[in-house]
Amino acid sequence: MARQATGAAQRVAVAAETLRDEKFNARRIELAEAALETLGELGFARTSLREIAQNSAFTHGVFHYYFSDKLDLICCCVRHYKAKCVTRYDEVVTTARSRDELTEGFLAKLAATLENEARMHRLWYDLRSQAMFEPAFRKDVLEIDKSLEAMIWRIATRYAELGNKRPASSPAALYALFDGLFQSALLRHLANDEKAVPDLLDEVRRLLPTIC
Amino acid sequence: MARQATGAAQRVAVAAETLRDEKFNARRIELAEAALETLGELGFARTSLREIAQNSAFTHGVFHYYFSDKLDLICCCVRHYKAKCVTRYDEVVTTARSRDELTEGFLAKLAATLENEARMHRLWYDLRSQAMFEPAFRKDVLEIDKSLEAMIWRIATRYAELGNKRPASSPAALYALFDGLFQSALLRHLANDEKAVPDLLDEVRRLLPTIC
DNA sequence: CAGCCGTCTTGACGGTTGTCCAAATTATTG
DNA sequence: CAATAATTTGGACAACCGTCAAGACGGCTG
Repeated sequence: MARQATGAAQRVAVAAETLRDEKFNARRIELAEAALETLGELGFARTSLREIAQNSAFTHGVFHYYFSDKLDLICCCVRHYKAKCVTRYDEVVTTARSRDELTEGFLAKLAATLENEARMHRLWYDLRSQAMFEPAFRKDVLEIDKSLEAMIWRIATRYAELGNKRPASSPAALYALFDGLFQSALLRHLANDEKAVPDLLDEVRRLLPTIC
Repeated sequence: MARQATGAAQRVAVAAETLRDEKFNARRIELAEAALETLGELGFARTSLREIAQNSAFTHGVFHYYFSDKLDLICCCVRHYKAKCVTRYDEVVTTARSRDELTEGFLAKLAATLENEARMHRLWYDLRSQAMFEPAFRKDVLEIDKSLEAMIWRIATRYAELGNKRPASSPAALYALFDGLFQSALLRHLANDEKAVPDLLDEVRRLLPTIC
């Protein structure tokens, strides 16, 4: 409104405020990251704010200072989680110079994240299921799902491109396929099925050429 | 052990015991069915035994008479749920005399169950996610998953048979694909996306011929 | 230094949870 | 019918939950 009349003092004040906001937001992310630790360990149903606090360097009161609500905290967790996983395969996609290179790079990342970040993945599936009950989660979850679909689609189109072809199915179907396979492999892996990872890799290796 | 020496009285006693056991088990299933009602409404995380009891004709004490534990109750729910859903498409599979008939019958059932039994389906996805955290659920969940995979496989092989072909992919990949598509459609449907069901049907209709 | 402000701690609150149990009720047996 | 067992009830219990608020802490400004 009165922006043109803003004096130097006011400009300084505004700058200070945005700095505070940034600091505030950075702290929120710190707390969300700590919360993700416990959420990945226990799952949504069994995780309380006190447990989150105890497994972190913070006290349970801080969480209510930075988040209006438990849902608010978990929504922030979900949003933060998104940024971490959507670019997982991008480096492989941009650097691979052949179909084989892309396949092997993709499979390596796939196996690594399934084994090393299993807790985060199961949390994602947990929260996506929660979104079916809790409307507050839906927007973020649907958004992440779209991002993951796009991520898979980038891999598929690049793979097709390297073979001078075009993907044979829709982005939605392709994502559904990979997501379903990954979800199943994750469950088996968590159940100590040692064939879970190799079976997934075999399946994907066989599938890629038939799809593009 | 001493079965050959069993007298008439003992045989009667044994019969009475098995009768009691059957009655006991029938009651368990009654209770599990009542519990499924509330679980489908609220999800695993938010469902308490008292809530289950309040939404049913039973008191909360009865549940502890028939189940040792909350997990015991929910395991029984999951097992009972299995029987209800695994045969959903079997009639269509056995009666269809052409590919079109099978396709349309399958799609009709798919749309109907997605719209009318959405709460049970979201509960299934919820509990499958829970199995990634709670070892007690894993055995039953993996078993149900296998049954559902077999169910999809029966549809696919019949569809292929009616076209004198053979399914082009593995049972696991096929199940992953349909499960992923269904899960995504369910979430969108619950988020009041009116295109969720038609989009799913379009996708499946397009997919079936390319797979078999 | 005094005062203020953002940050954080701590303890308390009402309500809910799973579990247990003694008593009441119903069914079954002798 | 009496008595014994099976079933059901509903309240008590400790533990835990999310939320809140009063106050402590520490840095910054005037």
